[in-house]
Amino acid sequence: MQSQQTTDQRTASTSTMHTTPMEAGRQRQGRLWSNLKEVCDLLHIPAAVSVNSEELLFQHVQFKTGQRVHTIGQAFDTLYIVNSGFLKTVLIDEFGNEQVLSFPMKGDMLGVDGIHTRHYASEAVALSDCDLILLPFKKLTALGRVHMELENLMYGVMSRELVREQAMIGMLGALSAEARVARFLVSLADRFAAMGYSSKLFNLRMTRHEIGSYLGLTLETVSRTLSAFNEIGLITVDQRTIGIKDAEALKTLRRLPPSRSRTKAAGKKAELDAAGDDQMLATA
Amino acid sequence: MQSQQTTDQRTASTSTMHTTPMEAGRQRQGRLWSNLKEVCDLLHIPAAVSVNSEELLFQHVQFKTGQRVHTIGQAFDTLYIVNSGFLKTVLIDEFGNEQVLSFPMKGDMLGVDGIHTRHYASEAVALSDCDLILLPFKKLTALGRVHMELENLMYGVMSRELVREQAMIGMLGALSAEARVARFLVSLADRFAAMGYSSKLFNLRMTRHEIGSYLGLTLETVSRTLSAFNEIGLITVDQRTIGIKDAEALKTLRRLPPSRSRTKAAGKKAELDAAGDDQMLATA
DNA sequence: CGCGAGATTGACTCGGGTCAATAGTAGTGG
DNA sequence: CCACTACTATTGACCCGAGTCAATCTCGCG
Repeated sequence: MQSQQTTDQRTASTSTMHTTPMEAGRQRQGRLWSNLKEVCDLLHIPAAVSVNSEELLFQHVQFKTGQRVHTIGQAFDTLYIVNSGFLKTVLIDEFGNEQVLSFPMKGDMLGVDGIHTRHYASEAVALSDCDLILLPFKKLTALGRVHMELENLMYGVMSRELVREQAMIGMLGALSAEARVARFLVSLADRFAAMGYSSKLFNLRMTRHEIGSYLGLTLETVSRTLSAFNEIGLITVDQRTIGIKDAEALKTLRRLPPSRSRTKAAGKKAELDAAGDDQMLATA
Repeated sequence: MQSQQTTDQRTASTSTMHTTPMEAGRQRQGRLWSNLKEVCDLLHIPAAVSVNSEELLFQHVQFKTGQRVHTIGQAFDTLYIVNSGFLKTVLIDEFGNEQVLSFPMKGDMLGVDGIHTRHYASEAVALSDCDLILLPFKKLTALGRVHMELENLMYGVMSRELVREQAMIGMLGALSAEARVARFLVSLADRFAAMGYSSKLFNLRMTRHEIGSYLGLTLETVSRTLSAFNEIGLITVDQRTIGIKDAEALKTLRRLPPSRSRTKAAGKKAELDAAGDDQMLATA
């Protein structure tokens, strides 16, 4: 299932995306390790790293395309930070269908959902060869009492993840298919930009099926929508290579300003505002 | 907006739901306070409370129906735990539409989404008169270094919240309108049961509109679906009073086992299984 | 007693799911 | 090197679930 165990092309196989050889960490006894500062940088958490935490090292692990980092129900003991590569996290429902929850990439944390029950609640699969940093949870909490920036880091990351999921719920609950796909592309572009890659031309690491699952749509709808965007000139599509042509239009694109869930108070004015530019897309 | 400031009926006004006068906390200098143990009990976190944390007291605050506990963008400084009452948390999108994210009740934590940016990311509104416990975040993290159960408590609660939201995403992404409403009712019933109330007969604290927003549906669809369930004998409906008649059927009710997002491997068998009992509902 | 918010119900429409056929791509093995 | 096979993606035809619009009903509350 989902096996495409390629030979060994950690950074190869992708054309437009040149994974920089090593994002963080140094060799030591044949393995990669990172210190606290690197971890904080990776997470974009401005940790006032007072500590000379050079002795606080975290080990790396590599996963190859298709490998599972953790599965649902597996005993939880460690968190992961993505140093390089692309993954997906999925839920498996009672009928074996999988629901994609997120597409973690550089700087994202994995495994947080395991803390509560001490068993991972989701499954994480590598969509490309990956390099992850291990954060043994026991060790982490122990250190948290000594280095308080670590503790704040944890709270910050978990809260950020929570906000991200809230936004996702909002999107699933309120936006049309086109708007979801459009925002998905924009958010991908933003993330690539944040990682230093091109936000104008990039490769999707996931299938239409996975995108559809993530967005609550079918793969056909995703495909059709991408084709439509291409038609209109908002993007270019060639298989998994996406070129962003009009990011602004994608950002503001909507449809079905759902009269539902409209506050009586705030709604009145918004209704009028929306009426004006109610065409399919509003190019800023 | 959303003002229905009733006089003072903290425990009154609801027929089937008799809010027990005081769930936790004791008087002291004219206000209610709770210690760490009570907080843990409320959160269902089995904190091995070794500490004689009688000096660790957390203050309560009361909110009346319609009042806002915090709003979006407001500076974050404290978390809240619901001791009694019912609330909703909402997101406001760029057009003023509100998207309901959750319906917090006894034992739930509020405000976690504010940690990351130091500003609340959502708005919390009391749907009934409420009694909340204040957890000043600064104080909390400071204490966390002394009492490690507090720290674990925090991680546990945040992780639980994350898992809850994941389940929500899964539901929004994969289930039909009927299935969503059915599961919503079941989850409400379960929560009422956990609080010691009847899980067979209860009052909804929210409008159809709010339910619809929460489930990604219109209020009409919610209303129609409830009527349909009533018709079939799964529940009884009278305005906001809901009687659960066949909890099992509600739990397993689905529709559209979305052929989408079906793993090739696991899917095959599931497909056959599902084919058999593909009627509208499967009564166990 | 009348007003307004909420709930119910019907009629109509359409976005997007379903089914199906075709084509492009990549990895495998002869 | 090329055919074989298995995914993956694209596109069209069809249709149904749920959104939209609108009328009516109910219940509290002033």
